[in-house]
Amino acid sequence: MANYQATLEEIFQALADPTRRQVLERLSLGPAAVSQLAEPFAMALPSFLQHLKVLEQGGLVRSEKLGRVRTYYLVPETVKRARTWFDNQLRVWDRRFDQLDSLLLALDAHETTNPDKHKEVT
Amino acid sequence: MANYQATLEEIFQALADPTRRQVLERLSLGPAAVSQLAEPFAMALPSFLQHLKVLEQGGLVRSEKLGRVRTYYLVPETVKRARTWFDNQLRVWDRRFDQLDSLLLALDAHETTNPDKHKEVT
DNA sequence: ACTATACTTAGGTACATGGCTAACTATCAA
DNA sequence: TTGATAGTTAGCCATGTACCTAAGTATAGT
Repeated sequence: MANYQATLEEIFQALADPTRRQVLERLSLGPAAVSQLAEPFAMALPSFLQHLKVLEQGGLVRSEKLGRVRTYYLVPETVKRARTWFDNQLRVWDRRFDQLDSLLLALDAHETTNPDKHKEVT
Repeated sequence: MANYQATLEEIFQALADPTRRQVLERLSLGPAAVSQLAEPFAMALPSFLQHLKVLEQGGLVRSEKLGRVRTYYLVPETVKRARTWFDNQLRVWDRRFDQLDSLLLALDAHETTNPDKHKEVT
């Protein structure tokens, strides 16, 4: 079951749900069994298991079963991989000499010929 | 339209879609107009606009309209806010003296009384 | 062997999401 | 003022997602 090279797609998809993020938050404290993980949530167990599957498919967690009990634990490498995406975006952004100038430049020739006409900020 | 305090929920929701992540990647290079942003994608413009709305609602981008042209730009503060979530998870994780020990501990007394019986790794 | 525990599987439902076309509005350029 | 350009709005449709209940399997405890 362990997904050792989940796609960014799978990872972000897994992170999109608040229940799953809470599970990750819990697991960052340390491993836990299914029923322990499920306890804070109101939903039925099968619904909850679905979330665990998505997390495991996204490579964010792994699990091991011993007897009746399945224990889940975090895979920090994958969490780091997700964080890297943000680092990259921000790094590229930081490299732009001056973002404000870029914006004004992008807003273009209008500024000079039609100063402030039709301006609408959202 | 600008969402100055988007919830983590809105942010992660916005990040879940590959089209939207690509838009962010483009915008990390600098501002761009709607049609420029839309150009790499096969979808119809109204479908694409929907994505821009989600990004703006998530506070990840903002826009300004001048004449007919609406220009979008990145809001790095929000990207940073998302990254912080990952930092937090990883920081908590790092603080655990020894995650491997935790796992073994979580797997519990069985190990000692029933060594390796029924073991199943997924 | 018998019951409780801890998941697991199967299948079904409601709503959210991401896509579409058609039709409209507001500039800009000639 | 007329046409082209750049978005925008409205409404529809297919699929995916997150939930549910019911029923099954595998261990553990008595």
